[in-house]
Amino acid sequence: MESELQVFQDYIRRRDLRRTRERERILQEVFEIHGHFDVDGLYLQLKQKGVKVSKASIYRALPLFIDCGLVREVEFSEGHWHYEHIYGHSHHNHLRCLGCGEIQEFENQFLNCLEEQLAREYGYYIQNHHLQVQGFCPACRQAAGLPAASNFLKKVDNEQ
Amino acid sequence: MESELQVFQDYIRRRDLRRTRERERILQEVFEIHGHFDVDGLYLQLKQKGVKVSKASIYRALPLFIDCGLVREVEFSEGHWHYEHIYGHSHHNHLRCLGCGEIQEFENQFLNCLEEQLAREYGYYIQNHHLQVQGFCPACRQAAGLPAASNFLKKVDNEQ
DNA sequence: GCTACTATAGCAAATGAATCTCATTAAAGA
DNA sequence: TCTTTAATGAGATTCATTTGCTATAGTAGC
Ligand SMILES: [Mn+2]
Ligand SMILES: [Mn+2]
Ligand SMILES: [Zn+2]
Ligand SMILES: [Zn+2]
Repeated sequence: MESELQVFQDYIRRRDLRRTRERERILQEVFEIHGHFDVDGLYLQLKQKGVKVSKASIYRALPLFIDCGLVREVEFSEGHWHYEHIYGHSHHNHLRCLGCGEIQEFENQFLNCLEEQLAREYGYYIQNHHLQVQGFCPACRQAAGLPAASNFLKKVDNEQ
Repeated sequence: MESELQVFQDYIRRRDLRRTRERERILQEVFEIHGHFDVDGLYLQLKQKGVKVSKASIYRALPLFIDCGLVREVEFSEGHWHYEHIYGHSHHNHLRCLGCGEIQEFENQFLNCLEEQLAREYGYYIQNHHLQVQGFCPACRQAAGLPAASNFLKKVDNEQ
């Protein structure tokens, strides 16, 4: 498989943009981050390593990475966007703990069924989806005295 | 069923806050809006009706409405949040057209299966989920020459 | 109703993520 | 090397949202 750098360079050529040290250094840093990141974190991480890039360059580079499919916006929280690199990763969604903030990544075949059904039912061409599930992880769940079930199941039980 | 006003007043009492004309007028306006809205739209709509409320009050009221389950954040786009009232509506997700911006609301039982599976697999207590599906509506799809299928199906077809 | 207490509204000022400006730098192609 | 022009960096700007301040209004007790 092509490296993310090659993907980016192909994109740069295709779009008639210029290869620059800054963009490629930012890209490298993005792919060294495991998990999610935000602009400020990325900036500080580069700074700590002695890399001199301005925030403006980061803000300008991210849309390019997103456009060529290397990075995606994950969520808007704490008043700003969070991102993750996605090249070489299978598509996944996020299960977030409302207690400790832990993020569990998961894949699920039900979403393919759902996409098919939406395409059939509404005549849409489905491009992608963005799903975030919220709940409490085993530790936080027990600390809060909640059962090991979904809110949905609990409701169904109550109705019986 | 209780009215949204009653739900809010109960909440106000529970939290030891004070009933005010402004909050209740904003709430009324929110429930007169069919579809999604943003702070600016809500503010202008009130202004046009001659209702004098400041934006600060709207910004301070919305978190209360959200906290008592009457309103939810729908999406962050165009640099700011969009909301919708949810009390008395069944839970739904959004299918958004990337061409014209049309939003189709849908419910789907696959998501219940998914929640159950996540609860079982990861031991989480699932509270809720937020799903947005993006694609092209029939009109925009045809204008763009796209097939009536999901990106996923297209990929599967290519691999065969 | 009157009073005391204090949460809230309104306004203006502050905040901060994201974008823009513009002088300077440096790719890329000849 | 030289020319052209896209990209960078630093600071200014924008604009949604938050916050501080003070007058006002909701509420409980009389
Ligand atoms: Mn992830
Ligand atoms: Mn909706
Ligand atoms: Zn947790
Ligand atoms: Zn459309």
